[in-house]
Amino acid sequence: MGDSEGAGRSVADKVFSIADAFQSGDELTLTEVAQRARLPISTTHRLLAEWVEWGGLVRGDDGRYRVGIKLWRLGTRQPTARRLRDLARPYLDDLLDATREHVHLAVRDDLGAVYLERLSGRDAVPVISDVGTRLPLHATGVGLVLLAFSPPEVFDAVLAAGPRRYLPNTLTSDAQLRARLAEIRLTGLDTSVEELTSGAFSVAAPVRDATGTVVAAVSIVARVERKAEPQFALGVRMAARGISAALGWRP
Amino acid sequence: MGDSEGAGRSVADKVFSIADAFQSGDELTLTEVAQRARLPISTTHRLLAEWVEWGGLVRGDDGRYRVGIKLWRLGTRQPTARRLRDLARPYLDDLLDATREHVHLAVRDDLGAVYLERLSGRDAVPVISDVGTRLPLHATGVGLVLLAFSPPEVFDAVLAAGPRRYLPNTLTSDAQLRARLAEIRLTGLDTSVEELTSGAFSVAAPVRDATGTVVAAVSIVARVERKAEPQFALGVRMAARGISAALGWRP
DNA sequence: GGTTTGGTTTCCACTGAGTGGAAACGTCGA
DNA sequence: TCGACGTTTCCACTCAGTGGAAACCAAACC
Repeated sequence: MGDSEGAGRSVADKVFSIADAFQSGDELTLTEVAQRARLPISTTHRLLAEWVEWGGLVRGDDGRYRVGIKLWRLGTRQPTARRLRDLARPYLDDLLDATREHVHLAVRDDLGAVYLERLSGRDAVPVISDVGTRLPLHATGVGLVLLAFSPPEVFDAVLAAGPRRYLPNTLTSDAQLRARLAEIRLTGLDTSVEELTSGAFSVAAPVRDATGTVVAAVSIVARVERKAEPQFALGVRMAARGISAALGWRP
Repeated sequence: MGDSEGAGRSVADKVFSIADAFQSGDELTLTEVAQRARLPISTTHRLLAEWVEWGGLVRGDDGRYRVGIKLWRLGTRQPTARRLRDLARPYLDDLLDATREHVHLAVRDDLGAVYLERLSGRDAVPVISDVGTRLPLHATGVGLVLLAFSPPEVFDAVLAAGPRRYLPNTLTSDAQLRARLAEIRLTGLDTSVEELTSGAFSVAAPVRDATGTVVAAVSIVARVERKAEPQFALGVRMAARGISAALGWRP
C-alpha cells in the first residue's frame, strides 16, 4: 500500500464511516464526506463510487452525494419501527385531532431518544425535533420516560456522559434525575416544562409490549400557556395504553 | 487466501450484498444471509459481525439478524422521501378522510414504483403493497403514471423485462401500454381496474415539482363496486395538484 | 488573458487485510 | 448416544485495497 497510518480500519469500517457521514448532513460533496469519515480523499472517492454503483447513495447533477431510495427502503425493513408506526398511527392521529399540537412516538437508541413518528398541528410551537433525529434522554419527555424504564446501566451512562443543561429547567444532577424517574415509574406519566425548548411543555407516557416491557413512549409537546388544560395528560395516557393494547399488552 | 472462485467481488460489494439480503426477509439467520448474499458462511459471519458492531444490523436473542434503528435513521435522511412525505401528509389525510380506502404516494425507483406512504381506511380492500415495497410499473396505477412521464428508455426497459400478466386485465403488450400511457399524458389521470389485485380499482395522478418534472404519483385503491363514485378522480387530482403546489409548481 | 483556489479524478507500486475451506463447537430432537 | 444442522474459530496464502502524489477541471479573481 501507498503507506499506512490510518490505523488498520477494515474496509467495512470505512464503508460504514461513509454512511455515518450522512447522519449529519443530507447533501455532501466528496471532500465533506472524506472529512467527516476521516478518510483520505482518494479512498473516499473509490468507496463512494461503490456506494453509488450499489444504489445506496446517489450523486446529483450538482456533484453532491445523497442517501438514495434504496437505502430508505432498507430502513423500512426495520421491524420495530415498522410495527410500532403501523399500530400507533390511528392513536396518534386521534391525539393530534384532540390537541392540534406536536404528537411524538419515540424509541430509545443507545443514549438517545429517536422519533419514529411526529405529527404536528398547523400552528404548533416550533421545535427542533424531526423524525429520525436522536435527542437526549434526560431533556425530553419521551427520553425521560424511556430512561425510567431502561436498565440501570443506561442511567449510569447518561450521567457519565454529563447531561447537558439546555435551559434553566433541564435536569442535570443525579438526585434530580433519580427523583423524576421515580415519579415517572410511580405515575406512569411525565410532565416536563421548558426543559429542552423554551415556551414548550410536554406530557409523555410509556408504551408496553406483550411482555410488559416498555418499548416506546408517546408524547405531546405544546406551548406552556396550555399547560393547565386537562386533555393532554388524559390523551397521552390513553394513546399509550391503546398502542400497548395493540401490541398485545394486557395489564 | 484460502482459495478463490467468488469472482473478484470487492469487500464493499460483499457488505452491500448482505444489506440486500434484508430486502427480502426481515429476520434472517446467518445461513440465510449467506445464501441470499451468495457468500461463504465464514465470510458472511465476519461481515455480519462488523455490521452489528457498527449498529446497522442487530442480532436478536434468537440469533437472527435484523435491520437496526441506525439503518432506519439513515434512511430517514433520504431527501426526496423526507420532503415528499412531509408535504404530502395533509393532502393524503384529506384523501383518506374523503374515501376511507387506501391512499398511496409513490416514486419511481429504477423499474419499480416504491410506496413512500400508504394510509388505509379501516375496512379497505386487502392489498399486497406496503411502504418500502417495490411494485411493477406496468401493473399499478402509480406505476403507469410514473412510467407515462419517465424518459422513453424506461419504457423500453420495462418492455424488455417482459411485463408480467398478474390478472386478465394487466396490460402487457407494447401497443396496449403505449395507448394507456398516451391517455395518461393527455388526461393527467389513470384509472386501472383489476390489473394487479382482483376486486380492486385504482385512480392515480402525477405530482410535479417546481420545474414541472413529474416526481411522484398519488393514488387511491378501492373495491370495484365503488368505481362509479365521482369523488375518487376528483380527490386524487386535487391532492396531486395540492402536493405539486406545495413543491413549488405553478401551472 | 494569466493565476489562484477548491474540489475531483486518475495512477500505481507496495503489502497486510481479507479470504474461505476445514475443523471444532453447540444445541437441538430422536 | 448419535446424527443433523447451524455457528464459531483457525490459519496459511495472496491479491484486493491502499493513499500520496500528480494531473485535471472549473470558477473566481486580478
